Amino acid sequence: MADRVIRYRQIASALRSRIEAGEFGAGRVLPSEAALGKEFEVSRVTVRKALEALRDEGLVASRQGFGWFVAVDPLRQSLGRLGTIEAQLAASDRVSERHVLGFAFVPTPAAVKRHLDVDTVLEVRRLNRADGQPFARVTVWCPEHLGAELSRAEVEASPFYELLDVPLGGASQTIGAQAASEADAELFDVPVGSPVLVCHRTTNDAAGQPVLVSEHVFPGHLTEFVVDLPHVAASMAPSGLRLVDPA
Amino acid sequence: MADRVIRYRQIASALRSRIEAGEFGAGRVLPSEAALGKEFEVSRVTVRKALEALRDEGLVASRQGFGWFVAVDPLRQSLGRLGTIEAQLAASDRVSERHVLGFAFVPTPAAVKRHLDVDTVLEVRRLNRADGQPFARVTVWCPEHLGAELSRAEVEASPFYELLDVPLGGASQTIGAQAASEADAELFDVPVGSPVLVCHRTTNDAAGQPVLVSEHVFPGHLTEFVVDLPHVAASMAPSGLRLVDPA
DNA sequence: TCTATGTCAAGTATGATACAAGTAGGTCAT
DNA sequence: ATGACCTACTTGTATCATACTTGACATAGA
Repeated sequence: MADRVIRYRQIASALRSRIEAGEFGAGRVLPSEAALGKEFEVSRVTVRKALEALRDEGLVASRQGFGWFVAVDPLRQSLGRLGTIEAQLAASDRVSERHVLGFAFVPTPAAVKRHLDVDTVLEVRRLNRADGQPFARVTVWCPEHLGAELSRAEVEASPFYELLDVPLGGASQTIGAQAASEADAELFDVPVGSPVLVCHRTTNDAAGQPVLVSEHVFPGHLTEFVVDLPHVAASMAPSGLRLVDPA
Repeated sequence: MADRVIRYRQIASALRSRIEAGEFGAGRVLPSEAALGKEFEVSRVTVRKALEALRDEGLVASRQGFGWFVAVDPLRQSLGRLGTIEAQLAASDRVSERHVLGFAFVPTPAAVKRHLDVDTVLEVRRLNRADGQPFARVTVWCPEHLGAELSRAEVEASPFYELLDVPLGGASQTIGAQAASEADAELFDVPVGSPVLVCHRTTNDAAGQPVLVSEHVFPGHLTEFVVDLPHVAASMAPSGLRLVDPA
């Protein structure tokens, strides 16, 4: 007896190989349902079922009136194919948690005031864990008028960026190596003085005005930055390195 | 099969390459929308969509009645507007020196062999100083056949990239924080175990094949990385951070 | 249940055109 | 030389039209 062939599964499989082979570049658009139907000599409905199966796998996505396209994280593209730590955590089946250490309106610290010209800021201190292991301590300062509507529970549940009612633009950050303070050493369960990666970031709104200042501390033995550079700089030193003003 | 092409994306891509190739110098004006439309044989609307996409990337900007112009130095832009350390040194009137610590053909170290599949490599170890103060130790490994024509004197006098007779493409690097080894502590005149920034980089040729592997070590109290992100990531964590495999 | 065919609605890309508004450069009277 | 004015060209914005796409559904055959 001949095996019953489910055509749309066959087509889904064929498309899957072609997508994974990179035949349709990242972000590029697949042929239309009609064109695919013609190529495989099946109806549009069948092509659709195949594509919808691939969508369930997260391989492709569609927009009405536009077409089907290979699903990629567009952000990675524009940042030089950088992965976010959340994606890595999700991919490796590790459990990610956020714990709020502090949530208070405070007089603007001097270091923050250089970027945010307000007198009072909301200071949120959080600890991030992966599988229970602390891997990041983050402090975010945001102007009082922006933080007024935020609650401690919201901050614990959602990324900060999603909570703000302000369209964000670019950001600028520095990455340095420092010795772990006593408090951080305890948080990360490492000896005092261990190397930690410290990032200072200012995030701007769409108009370029700073709206968020944050400090990120990562234990050096657990974390590193990855940067893909599309072009090579005319320098042997890694791009972006600069000497710290020894002030 | 030819996949579908969204024309304005194609045009944006074409313009991006031309801008990054420096065809339109920084600050110079691009051809008018009408002229570009004629060149690509599309309507002004389509050209506009392409240009607006590039504007979203921060690559170009426009003024009404004036025209479109390259927003910033395109090479740096594509790297995230990073400055090189040489430029900073030159700007601050500091004297930069290179000192070659080692120059030898050696059996390929295991860590290097993962990227360069050759048995023998040229290993060059250098110390960089700014105003006499050591601020970087760099080790470069390059395949024997590329390093055969290099002399110790050349390496001391010129940046590595200028000496190689190979067109270079992109690079990938990691940035991490580690504790200074005994040797590095002595070089940088810091206590053993002080935090240092460590970069591992593989540089590819134009075809994407790795041709150089290098390690860069910087004392943490003297150096930091600066990254300007044109867009903000949907994550509070700095882009590119990843957890180190605790192997 | 899978497939083929058809139909309609809604969304998108593109083109053609028009007009408002800003800029650069020239002309001309003073 | 200077200021007023005009002109040509630019981007910004808004129409309308067309062709093509997905989304959703109905109907029918195997």
